[in-house]
Amino acid sequence: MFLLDIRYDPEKSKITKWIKTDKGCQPVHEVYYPKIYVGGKPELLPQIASLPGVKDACFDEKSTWLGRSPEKVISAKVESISIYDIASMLEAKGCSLYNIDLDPVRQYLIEYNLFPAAILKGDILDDSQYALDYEVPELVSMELSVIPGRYKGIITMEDPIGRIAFGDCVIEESSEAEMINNLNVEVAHADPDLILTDRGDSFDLPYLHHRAALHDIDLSLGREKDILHEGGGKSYFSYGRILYKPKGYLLAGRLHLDRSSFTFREGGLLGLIDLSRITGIPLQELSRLSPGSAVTALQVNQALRDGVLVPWKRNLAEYWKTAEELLIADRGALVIEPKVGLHENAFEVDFASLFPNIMVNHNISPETVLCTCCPDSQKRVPFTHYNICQQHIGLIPRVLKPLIERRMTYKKRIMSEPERAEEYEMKQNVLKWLLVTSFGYMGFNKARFGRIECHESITAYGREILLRTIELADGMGFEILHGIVDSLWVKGRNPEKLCEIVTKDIGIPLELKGEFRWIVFLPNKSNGVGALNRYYGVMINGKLKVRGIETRRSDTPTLIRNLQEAMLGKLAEAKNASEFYMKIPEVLEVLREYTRKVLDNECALSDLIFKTHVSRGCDEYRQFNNQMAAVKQLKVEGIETLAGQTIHYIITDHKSRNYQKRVIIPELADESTQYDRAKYYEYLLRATESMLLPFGYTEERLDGIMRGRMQRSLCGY
DNA sequence: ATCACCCGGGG
DNA sequence: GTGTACGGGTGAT
Repeated sequence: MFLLDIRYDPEKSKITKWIKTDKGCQPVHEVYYPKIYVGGKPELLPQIASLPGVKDACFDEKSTWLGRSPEKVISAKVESISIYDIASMLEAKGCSLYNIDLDPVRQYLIEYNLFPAAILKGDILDDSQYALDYEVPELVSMELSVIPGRYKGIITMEDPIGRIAFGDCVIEESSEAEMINNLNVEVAHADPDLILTDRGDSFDLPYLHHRAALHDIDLSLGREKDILHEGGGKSYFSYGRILYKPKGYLLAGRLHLDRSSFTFREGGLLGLIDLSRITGIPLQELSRLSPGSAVTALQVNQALRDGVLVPWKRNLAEYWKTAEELLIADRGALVIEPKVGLHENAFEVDFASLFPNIMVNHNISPETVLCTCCPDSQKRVPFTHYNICQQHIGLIPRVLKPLIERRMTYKKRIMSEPERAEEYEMKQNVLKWLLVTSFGYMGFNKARFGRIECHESITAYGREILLRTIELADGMGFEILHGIVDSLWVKGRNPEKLCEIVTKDIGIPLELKGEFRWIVFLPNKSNGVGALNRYYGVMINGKLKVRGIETRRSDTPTLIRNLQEAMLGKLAEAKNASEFYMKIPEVLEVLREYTRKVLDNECALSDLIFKTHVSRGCDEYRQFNNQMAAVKQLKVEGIETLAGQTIHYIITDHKSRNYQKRVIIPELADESTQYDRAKYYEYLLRATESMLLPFGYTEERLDGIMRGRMQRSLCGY
């Protein structure tokens, strides 16, 4: 028996476990009241016990913060629906509140020692949560996609369905109502455990629901009526950028997974199941969360198991610092300015999971950095000299250590069990993302167990480690070409020896990441100094590594990407520096051919599309630019764009101040659409300059060369 | 010159 | 149910 999914209905305070057996998948219902904790006012126990919505209240002994001894608190079982009312009321009375905004499903799982995707024997767990080898039963999975019946113009929810593809069957009836009814029948008949979509949350499922509602049909994609949450998607701030998250369409008793979601893409189904088991987050929710949320879940789980309560609305102030201390502490990771230009026989060496390893090796956690129990600790953070606890191992290291080990084991198995390499690759890859985000979360002011001083301490150790590595490399006669955070590019002999020596010295594995036949570090276009993350090179296995230039950017039109890739393809044939220089005329020939195509109107409009995320709504733009013109055009077509959504446009007249003339939405373009040839030509030159600037080819010079080669056709541009 | 706006990670 | 900080590019004002 397999715990496929577990859901909670806050209205009825009801847990539903979906258990898959040989005979099918059945729900098991159970009433469950989550527990909240109230600190600071023990005399309120009788009053709390009699509150409406409170099912039971008693005294308990719990730690109210990491590293603190247990103290007397009130524990209350409450109806989920009234948690926030009760909490607000008690907060107003001066109580401290804990475990308020925890997911009831995860509380339940921890309380009953269960986890998603667990194997059960009757009511008893027959599995182990952190096991590396575990059984996953055969799951029936089917693809679903809904294709609207319109092929021109902008598609909206108001367009009727054209056809529905479900597994191998294509539903293409005369009437839309029939198609939807037919889908219901097919789903019930096939009875899959998983329904996979491509962006189903943003389009297929909301569209299907909308169309079904128009015909008064109950769409039943789940094994029971779906719980659909009200409201649309949300814009949120992440990675310094506004993103749009559509509302999730979760099914009951069946898993709707969007294969284009981040976690699914990175880990596939098996990676997702692995992560779901260890985090306790059910698969459907997990597939829609960022790795940061998974990290938080692991931390919260560990805290709860340790008897530590999770404060509500936590707001730990930063300790007071002098201006000078701030200056020292705020310095981020170490950076060595790259040596601009072409280099032969260069090596890239990287530390594996540098920051997580620092946290584990140096016991960095909110309760251990600047702990009050060891003010005279021998263990001091470099540069800032913060004291680190010598008595207890912090929450963060205790969460990360097993995670690092789990990933290492999977990485080893890729080699030792090649027949299952793909599976282990996915599993280790998902864990990699947890490790990567575990650092950033430290500096996030809303992270539950984050603390800015931890963030500073980690970067301080990082600087020290990279400096030490440079010192060792220098001592071994290596020339340092470039260094950033956890990577170093060096020139010299025997990089394996360097890795070995540094790994031994630092205690964190330094790995040889790439051996380059040649590599070009690019300058900052505005001041000519080495740009930190703009380079391209060819490794000895013939593979290209490219960073920072147009082809790596998601908003770049296919035309420009094709141009750079064609030019890189020519350069990749060069085995060394002198061959590289000999390839430059061929690169210019590529540019010439693209120039001719652009100017002769031969480009397909689909190759000219810019894709960009808008950071604000239509009326909030302060500048008249391409995005604004595109958003305005969409609005005229009746389509509202929310911050974080993606828009597409083709430049038709870049100098125009008229939003209808400046760009065009691809769906509105037709045979008569004329793209802005001069502007796209300029982009061709610029993308070439991006690659060849160290060799003296500026945009102007390239323009001159092109004009020399094609006198007539360039007239007027 | 300064401000506004967008992108970036790995295999 | 959400990493920051910042470097880099381009374009508007």
